Amino acid sequence: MARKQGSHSGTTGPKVRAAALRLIVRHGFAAVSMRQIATDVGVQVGALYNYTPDKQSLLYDLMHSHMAELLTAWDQEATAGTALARLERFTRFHIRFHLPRADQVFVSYMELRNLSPDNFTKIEAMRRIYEDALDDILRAGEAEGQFTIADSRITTMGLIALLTGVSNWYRDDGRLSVGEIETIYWDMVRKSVSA
Amino acid sequence: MARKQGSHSGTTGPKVRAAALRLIVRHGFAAVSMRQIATDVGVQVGALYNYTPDKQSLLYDLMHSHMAELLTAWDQEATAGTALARLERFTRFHIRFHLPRADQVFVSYMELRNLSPDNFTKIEAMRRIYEDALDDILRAGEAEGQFTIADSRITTMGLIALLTGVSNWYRDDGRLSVGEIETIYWDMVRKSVSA
DNA sequence: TTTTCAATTGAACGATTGTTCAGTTACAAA
DNA sequence: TTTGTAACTGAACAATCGTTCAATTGAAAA
Repeated sequence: MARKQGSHSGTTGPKVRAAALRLIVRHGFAAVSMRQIATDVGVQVGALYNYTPDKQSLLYDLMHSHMAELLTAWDQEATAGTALARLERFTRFHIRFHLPRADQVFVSYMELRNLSPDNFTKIEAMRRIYEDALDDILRAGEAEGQFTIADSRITTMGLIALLTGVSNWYRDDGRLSVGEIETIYWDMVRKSVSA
Repeated sequence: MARKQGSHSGTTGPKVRAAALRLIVRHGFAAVSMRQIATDVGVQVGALYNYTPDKQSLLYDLMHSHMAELLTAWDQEATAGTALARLERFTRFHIRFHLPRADQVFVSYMELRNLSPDNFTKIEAMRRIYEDALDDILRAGEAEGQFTIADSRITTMGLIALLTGVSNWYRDDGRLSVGEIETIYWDMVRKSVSA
């Protein structure tokens, strides 16, 4: 019996990606089998190959769509204003974007080693674009005389590590709202680059 | 032909751990087979089981010895002085300890999911002890009126993420010395908690 | 109603997995 | 020199891996 009620490519495709994401977060890419994903979706293994040419592409798709969403969302934030205003916008944007996407963030950072060399290069380039956006803001702040920064590249990497670390401890049912967390981190970021 | 020249438990044991660490960093725990490790060491698979009861224990040993070394090393740092002095000591210690141990740090953060529940609990408890050391310093600084901190627990997690992030980009042949990196990060840390 | 075909099944492929163990080797003790 | 034994080999085990594909199904098109 193939083609059960309500099983179309339009719904199975997203289900495969969702199941893969969830399982990879829990067990790691290499530890998750195609059969586990299929069971989670409710189909047989072979059916997965209607939605991905192979396991590697499944991982790449997850990471690529996450990075693409990130860059698109950031593009839609206004870039005008003082460096201080731009830095606050970046900080709040980063937290607001990443907090509801804990699984994607986790996979995008933890599974880089499991990308094929080609795929790794592509994802790394996208990450670099995002880092450069912050780097630009930091150097603008230095030029304005508002920031004191020893090394803008290192500060960029440091701030991104600081901000992305939120995903390590944030829980939906925690005691703080996203807005409160944004403000706490913005306070740290602002002071850390202050003149 | 068993027992080749120079092959004693005293030298093969460390070799197994070193090979496992290196391979796990590169490919991930689940993606590394016992046969790969054996080949890297220069023995057959079966010989590995003279040095570990199973694959899981091998991972746990790597992570446990890293955390044990970390806690021992931190214990030997003096804890006296003002909160500011203690925070500087923590910052520089963290960077100095972690930079030469990039592989251990990587595994200790990336492979937590692959620990059995029991082993995870043990490692997590050790990590918590280290986090609490920083938390204590931050709360002492608040009590002294030297630090302004919105939430000491969140600041603790943030600073550790900031500091540990060094391992993401540091290269031995980079343009900065460990001392210079320490100072740059200490600058950020100090300002981020300043009153 | 009949036809069409994307979606899915079920079975199979060779390769590889972690682990065990009887047998072999070479060093150290006697 | 003989003996004991820790270290290691080589082969085997059942289980599972990613991937392929002919056959089957059922909803949509004609």
